[in-house]
Formats: sequence, structure tokens, C-alpha cells
Amino acid sequence: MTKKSIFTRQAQAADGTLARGAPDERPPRPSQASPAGAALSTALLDWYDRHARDLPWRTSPADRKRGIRPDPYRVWLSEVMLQQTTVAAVKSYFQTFTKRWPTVADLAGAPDEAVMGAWAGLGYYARARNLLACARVVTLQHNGRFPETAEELRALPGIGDYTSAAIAAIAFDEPAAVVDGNIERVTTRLHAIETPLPAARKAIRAFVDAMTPSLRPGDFAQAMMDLGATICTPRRPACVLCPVSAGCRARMEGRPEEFPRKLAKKAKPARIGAAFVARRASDGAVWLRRRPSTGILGGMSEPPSTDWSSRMDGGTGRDAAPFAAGWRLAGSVAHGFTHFDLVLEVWTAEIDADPATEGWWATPASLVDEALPTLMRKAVAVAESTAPATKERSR
DNA sequence: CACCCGTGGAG
DNA sequence: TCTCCAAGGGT
Repeated sequence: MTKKSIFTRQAQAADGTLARGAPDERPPRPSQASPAGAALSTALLDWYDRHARDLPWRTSPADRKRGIRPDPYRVWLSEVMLQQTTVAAVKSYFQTFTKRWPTVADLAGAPDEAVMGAWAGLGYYARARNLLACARVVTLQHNGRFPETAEELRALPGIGDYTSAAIAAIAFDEPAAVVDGNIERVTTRLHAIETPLPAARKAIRAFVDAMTPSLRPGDFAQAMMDLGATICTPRRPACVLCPVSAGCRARMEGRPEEFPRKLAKKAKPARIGAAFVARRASDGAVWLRRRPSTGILGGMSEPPSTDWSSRMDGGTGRDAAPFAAGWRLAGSVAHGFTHFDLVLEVWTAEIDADPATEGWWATPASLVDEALPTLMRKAVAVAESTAPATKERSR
């Protein structure tokens, strides 16, 4: 027999209606039971029983076998928080949210500002807006219960292909094909898929669909993700420890790190802007305003700022200030966004009267609860650090 | 499909 | 220092 993965037999036998690229990249036909997939899922689930990560939103494999299901609310919340975000970053936010809002109805009843404030720092703030919208739909239109099928879940705000499948599988035992970044990596390696992302997604989905067991589909999905997170890592995967290495084509060919292949990404442009941190002389409060609900950092608070639409050579300067004051340059903040790099000049001034602009005062004590994204928190800190009057006042 | 949308940690 | 990128979704 040739060097062929035991997990690709089905693929060879398949008709290959999806055929594009190398013949052995042909996925099995969806909905067709796959003996090879069964072999993989069995090995993987056995590994998961012994090595599952212990995470706050999870039910252990042992408890799961006793019929204990995780709370759909907690599964949903964790899945949304984990979108493009590391487990390490999510943990404390998950703890905060579940303690403050133990049920979806509690969350639905929360003020927008409270939720945005609690989400501040986690990034991708559209998630927080959609989270709240989803909580309200579930509470008001579904009697406080999450729909139990991927199809129905998919219709809710902030729940796409991945999240709907993940919730359906993990919380409701639906054998939905869960495909996230981890599973894309694991799958492209198992089958040595040469097609670069995102074009390979269709084939990946078909493979995953064939692998997904009808028994323990949720544990299977989480096992794949754990495998990707701890063994089948982007760099230097620990194939020696991998429970499915025997069936991995990339491993056989000695080049697991070459997958998944990806298209080259575009360079990030540079932008510059300015933030104006006005501080109240009497108590050091900072003047804030709300950003528009759409677009970058949508719905979050900020000190009045210019837009960053284009690079202005030589900086922006105090001419861009939202109101007259004794503005002086406190420094600057460099911040990398997903698709551009920003340098934000930070100007500061001390004032007595309220500015004649939309906004509110945030006292030093209330600043922690403000919906300030990390960028704006940095800007306030820069202004703070160069305000000599602060220490004078506080003594 | 291509683009927009944050942040922090790892190497 | 710098690049990569993590349990993606919306438009």
C-alpha cells in the first residue's frame, strides 16, 4: 500500500464532485458515513477523555457521559468571547460576565453601557453589541431559551457558521460540523491539503462533516480544538504526542508546519490621529464622549478625537481640538489594528467649566467602568502621566 | 468574495 | 522589534 492516510480512503473512493486541485484532496461526500472518520474520532475522543482542558464553560468528558450538559448560556457566551480571541484573554471576562449576569435574561436586562464597559479591552466590539442584541432576542422571543438546532441558532445576531455549529454540538448534541481555525489547521494537515485558505474551506468542511460522530459530537469538536491548541500548533507541532499522527499525511511527509497554506496578506497602511484629554481641575475627571455605534470601536467611549481616515503629514496639532483650551502635547500612542497601524497624538489641558460639546465627566474612580477601548485607555494614561497638577491637587 | 473589525501573547 | 495569529461574523 502506498503512503496513504487511513483517513483518506473514503476520499479516494468518493466520486469527487467537489474535485478541484489534487485528486487526493477530494473530500468524502457529506452525509456519507466514513469508516476512516470513525477511526479518527474514536482515537481523538479517547485522547480527549484523558487530556481535555479544564475550562470554566466546559463540562468534563466524565460528567458529560453521566448526562450532564453544559449551560447553553455559558456555552454561547464563551463561544462569542472566544471568536478570534485566546482562551487566556477570555477567562477573566467570562468570570466577570457570568457572575454579574448569571442568565441570559439578566444580560438582556442590562444597560448597553454596562455591557460595553464590561467588554472593554476584549476587542471586536461588534461582538458585544451583537451579544446584547442576541440576549434580548432569546429572552423576549424565545422565552429565555436558546434554540437547540444549528439552523435556528445561525439566525441570531453574532452567531455565524462556526458558533451555531459549536453551540448545537456542545450544548445540544447535534452532530454539526464545527470548523474553526484550529480544526482548519488539523484537517489541512491530516489530508495535506495544498489549496490555500480561504479557498480550501469547502473541502475542509466536507472532511469535518464526514469525521463528526453522531455520538459525542460536542466532545469531538472540543477535542479537535484542544488538539489544535495544544498539540497540532501552528509552529513546531508536537506530532510525537498526537493521538492521530498515524493517519496524518502532513506528518508522514515530514512537513506538518506547511499547512494550512495561506494567501499572502496585504501590508497594513499607517494612519495618524489625535485625542484630546481634557481634565477637570477640581477633581481630575476626564471628559468623554460616545463613539458612533457603527464602525471601528463602535459604541465605545473616548476622549474627543479626530478621525484617522488618512495620514496627515506632520501630525494633526492642536488646531484639531474640539474646543478651545490650553492644549499641550502629552505624548503619543502607537496601536496596531487589524488592517492599519495608528499613531495617536495625545493632547491634554486642564479646564474648569464644562466644554460646550456632547459628553460627560468620568471621575478617576469611575474610569475603570467606562467603555474605554484599550487604545483610549492608553491615551488617557499618557495624559495622566504628564499632568503635574494631579499630584499637587491630591495632597 | 473582499474587506472591515481589537487585542495581547508567543516566538 | 516584529510578525503572526486566536474557538469569526457582518456586510
